[in-house]
Amino acid sequence: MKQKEKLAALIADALDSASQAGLISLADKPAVSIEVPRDTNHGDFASNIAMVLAKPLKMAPRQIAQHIVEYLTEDSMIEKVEIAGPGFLNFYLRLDWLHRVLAAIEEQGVTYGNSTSGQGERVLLEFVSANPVGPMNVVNARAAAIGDSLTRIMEAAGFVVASEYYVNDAGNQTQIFARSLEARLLQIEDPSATFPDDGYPGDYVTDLAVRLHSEHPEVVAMASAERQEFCRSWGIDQMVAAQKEDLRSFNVEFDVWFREHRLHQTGALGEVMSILDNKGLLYESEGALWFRSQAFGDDKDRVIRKSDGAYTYVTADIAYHYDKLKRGFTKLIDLLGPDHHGYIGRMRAAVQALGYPADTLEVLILQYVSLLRDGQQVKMSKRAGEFITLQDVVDEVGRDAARFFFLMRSMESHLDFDLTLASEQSSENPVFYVQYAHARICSILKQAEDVGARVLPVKDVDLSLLQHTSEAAVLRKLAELPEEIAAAAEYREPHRVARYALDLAGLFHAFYTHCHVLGEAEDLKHARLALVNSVGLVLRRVLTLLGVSAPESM
RNA sequence: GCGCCUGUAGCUCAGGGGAUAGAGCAUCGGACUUCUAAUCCGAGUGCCGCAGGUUCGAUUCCUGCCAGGCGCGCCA
Repeated sequence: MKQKEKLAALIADALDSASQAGLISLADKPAVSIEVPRDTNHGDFASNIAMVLAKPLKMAPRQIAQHIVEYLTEDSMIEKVEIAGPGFLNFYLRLDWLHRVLAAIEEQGVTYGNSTSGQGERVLLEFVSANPVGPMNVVNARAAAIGDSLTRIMEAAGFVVASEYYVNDAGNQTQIFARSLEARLLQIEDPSATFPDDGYPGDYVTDLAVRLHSEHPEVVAMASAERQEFCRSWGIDQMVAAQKEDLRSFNVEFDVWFREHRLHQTGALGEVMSILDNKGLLYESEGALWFRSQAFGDDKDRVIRKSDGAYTYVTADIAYHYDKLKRGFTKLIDLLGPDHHGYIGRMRAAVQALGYPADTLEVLILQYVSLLRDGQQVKMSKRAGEFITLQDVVDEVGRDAARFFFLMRSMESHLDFDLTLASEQSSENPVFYVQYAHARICSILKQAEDVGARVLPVKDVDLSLLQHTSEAAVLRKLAELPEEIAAAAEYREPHRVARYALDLAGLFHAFYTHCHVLGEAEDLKHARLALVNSVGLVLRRVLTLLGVSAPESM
């Protein structure tokens, strides 16, 4: 944000001058922070620098502030400066700094809000990665919404991000899945065929079996081992395809779908094991091979190869993360469910053991979702194969509402998701509040066009006519977008963007009721059209970052 | 026992060291002969879980405790 930097520089200069004049004795240059006050009565920007310096300078904050103001060089941007409260410096800017925001938006278009704060760092963001042996649940849905938006937001903030889905298609559970599918297949011809005790009970397995039976009738007659392998391979492919489809309908697409079995095929597990072994980080005990992960801060050492000779999932995960690192990513972000928090220590250890800094791996844990319907918690039983899936949620409340609800809250909050509220097409639903603002804007612009009132280039518009407080409030909000996106990216907090969308929509609605556009005098009309047009563009921008549609009419 | 998350208005949640702690919903009262009332304007509401500590200043950072959710496998 240019204004902030400029004000910080002005203050730093003033401190220098005051120091040279002998009024204060400054050892080294302090970091000057500028913030936007919560209360607009406190100016456009404020600094707490005088309070921060009170201690080192052994001087009253307000006195320091007084010296700063005395030595502050005149700047055309500043209307006035006040010393307030315990020693805040409140800056009131001339209104035209806000008007310049519209020029910036016009110039940058859909890239307005972008920044370079990510400095082109190459990030791999892995999320969802649900097992391909069952439908995705609501936590997967939450992860999908958050991961996808975070990808978009970080890209806007100058990171180079690849999104990736890790398919666990090599584990134990794929065998259980294969046997379940096989049993359902055999039951079609022989209802008395047995179903495994630990099999997956869901209807989706039966549905798959019916399809398998009609598409590949020859499978039933295969030898058992061959038949089971067919069920495994075909079934997993179908599940992955279905997951892709479900996610696409949720407006989530991944750059890469990474199959675990590839790691096994290419010998990647053996490769990481020899790396660890060469560093003396493996040892045998009780017939198993262990990774000395405690040496890197993990709670306990981890089994790498079981006593029966099979690898554990950890081994594949280490190989997977090594693969990511070898692809040149300097930051690996794993977005995981709360049941995986114990996994952080061992993967951090692995990354370090492989010779990379511990903070190369960043694990984001999102918390559970409680589904409510009519205020009552929805009961689910995974064992009985009865639970609400990602697709159920999308079907019931719609893609936009579902995404917005997941994105409104910070990921570490235990989310109460009220299906009744989210599916209501009413004022109670926040997603409509934002979309409605956009629809109103489109309506104005369309009617303006109908009467031949075009949105003019801002250089041809007298923006100084935008004097109303509701106009200034909207402009202020528009000006905040770049740092809002940068902060959401830096802290990995997409909910900031959802909040921003709600704030901007609210300020626009207020403007809408207080200020008319069409039917005003020509100059004012064009000034307001420029404002309205910019808000529309920014709303579209933030809704896109959230993966929510921006309807032109509602 | 160890670990992760949470505790802020009646409810759902913001608030990443600052000024009088905010928003939506719910409640109550207003505003459509002019661009969409899915909107706006106004009103009340708080030992910020408890107790210490750091700081000029703590809802925010640290420690302990209490309460709730979840996890701690040679499963993935």
